[in-house]
Amino acid sequence: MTFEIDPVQSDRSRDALTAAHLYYMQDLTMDAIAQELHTSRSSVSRLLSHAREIGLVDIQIKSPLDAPSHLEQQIEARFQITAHVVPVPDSASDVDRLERVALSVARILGQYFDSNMTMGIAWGSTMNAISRHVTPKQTHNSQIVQLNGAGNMRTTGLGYASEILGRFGTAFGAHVQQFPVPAFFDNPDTKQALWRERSISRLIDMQAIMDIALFGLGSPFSGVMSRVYAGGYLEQAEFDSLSAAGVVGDVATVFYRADGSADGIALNERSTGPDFTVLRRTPRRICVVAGRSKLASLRGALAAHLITDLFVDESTARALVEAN
Amino acid sequence: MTFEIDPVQSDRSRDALTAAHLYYMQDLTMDAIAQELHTSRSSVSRLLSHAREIGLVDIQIKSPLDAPSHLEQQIEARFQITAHVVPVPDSASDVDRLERVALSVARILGQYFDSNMTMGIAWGSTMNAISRHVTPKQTHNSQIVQLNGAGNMRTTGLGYASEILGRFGTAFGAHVQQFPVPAFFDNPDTKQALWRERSISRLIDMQAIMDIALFGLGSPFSGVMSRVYAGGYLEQAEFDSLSAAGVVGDVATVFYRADGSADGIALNERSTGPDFTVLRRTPRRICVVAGRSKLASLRGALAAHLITDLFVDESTARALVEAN
DNA sequence: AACCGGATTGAACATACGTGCAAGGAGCCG
DNA sequence: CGGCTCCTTGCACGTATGTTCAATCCGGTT
Repeated sequence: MTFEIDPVQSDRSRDALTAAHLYYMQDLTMDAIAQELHTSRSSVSRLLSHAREIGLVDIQIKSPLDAPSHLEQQIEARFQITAHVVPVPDSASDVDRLERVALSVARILGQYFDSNMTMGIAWGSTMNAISRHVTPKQTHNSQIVQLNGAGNMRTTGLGYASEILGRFGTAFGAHVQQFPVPAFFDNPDTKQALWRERSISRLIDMQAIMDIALFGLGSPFSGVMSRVYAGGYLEQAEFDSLSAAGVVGDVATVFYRADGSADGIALNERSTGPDFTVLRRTPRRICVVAGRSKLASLRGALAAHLITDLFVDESTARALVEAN
Repeated sequence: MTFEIDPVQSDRSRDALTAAHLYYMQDLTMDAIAQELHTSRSSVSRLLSHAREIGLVDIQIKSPLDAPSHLEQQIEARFQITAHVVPVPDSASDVDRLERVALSVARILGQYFDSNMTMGIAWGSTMNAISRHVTPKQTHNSQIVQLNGAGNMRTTGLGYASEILGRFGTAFGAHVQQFPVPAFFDNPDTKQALWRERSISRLIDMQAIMDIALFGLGSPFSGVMSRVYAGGYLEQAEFDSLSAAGVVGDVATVFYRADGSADGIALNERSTGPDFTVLRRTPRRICVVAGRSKLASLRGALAAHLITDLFVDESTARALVEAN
């Protein structure tokens, strides 16, 4: 059985490419394009949508280099990272905020990820939002690796996490490596044992050499509970112990304090997320934050040097640099 | 006297940047953006136009790598160059053809030209058309060099050529080096003498080290006369001598035959355009051709290996590969 | 051949967008 | 201060684009 390119699909995409040329490079109207392609204007509209969807059209916004917003400059100077402040009106709800930051990230991600790369991806509401909008870009020999398990008392989490991962994988034409373990083990020994299994250690090894990590932040003790705390991953007792340990947030279900430290936090021993010492070896660590409720968590993650590239909504960014 | 950035201009561009983000990255409608920026929808429309004009927005069409059009593949295989076939319906007039090819080139040129580069530019109807559409891109320490003089019996040609050059210079923020000589000297000795002048040799030296050359083709003996033949640059006798010598075209007023040879063409001794042996040292030599009347000229230029990157309209491309 | 989804198409409708125009505002000079 | 020009703004209009819907086409099945 040979695999042939679906001629219809190919036809469609070739037309989409032509249409894109005519529309974006030659400024023809859709009407004019319709005539050249011997079809209706509405079909051209659809062709162009298709072209954008499959990533034939790439739209970039280029800051004139000298004009990263004042906020971005401040953040970069203070924390030694690259900052992208997403403009969102102060009146926007947290849901809007997340959606809009996620959309921006989704659009720009292709500029970071390329062929022969490995990208580690977490799960959670932030990652979910991003995944629903990733702009496709064809890559070869690239990998998407799940950063931490998603199973809990109720489900294996495979559906949810794999949906997210899958969307990234499809968009980039990358292999997807699932991580079929719970978010937290009940017993640290189980983790140790499993980590020695070749099927699992293979994955851990991939995490160790990934080029990009992409993650949101958990913020256990602020208004909006992130999925980890609402989804049945943690018992009340565990939650309390985090509180007692002074935890302010987590990255891929690994917890940290306000000063960035993570030592002696018991739950981390049972977490399946990458140890921070490992994570910090990843050259590019992209963190996506939306909403002021994650401010404390963000400060902690910055203190822990978990972030090299930050995407954040405008008002959270402002809060970050204002109150010291 | 200090130069300060015009605060109004800066305001405007900052808003344009924000608007571009909101429009292209977050898919807001102009109405929504107007609200966020506290202005009217029409102003947003204008802001976005402005943003595109000054090159804040960069739209690229990416062939899925595996799908350069059949024509492009054929041309690339046969002539060992990179080909860009611009889709133009067969019914289009030659003027349309030129306009549309030029627009495509103008849009894509920024991908080739960058900071610290030197680009040589010819003049003529093709270059004129391109210049009217170049998409701005900020570069530093870059140079635009005029390839050949534009003076003739009637004018110094400075106005015409410098207008073209100037548009490129402005778009890229590059220094423009004019070439204040006629297209052809009456006497070869004058050329030799002038070439030894430091003011001129400086320019010749720059041509020798340019990174990109951008030019159209002249086609003396086909339907549409290119500017060189219509604009009073050549006497009838000179024209006849070209015909007798078997000339099929020129690049920057340097002539060649169908087989690509240029030896013994008397007029070349008096031409101010770069010698082909010099031109061929330029790493990237972009040729723009629109209209089948230039086919013979194109064949000659290809035979002479003057081209590394070709932009051509579809039907001319088809003709190029068809009739052998 | 008849039948049945599912996908694709163009017409019609609903939005969104670009632009001419008149009104208003900021600078400049008399 | 008035008068002038030049630039910017929002409105209103016409055009361009997105989307719904009914009709049609297509491939597979009975």
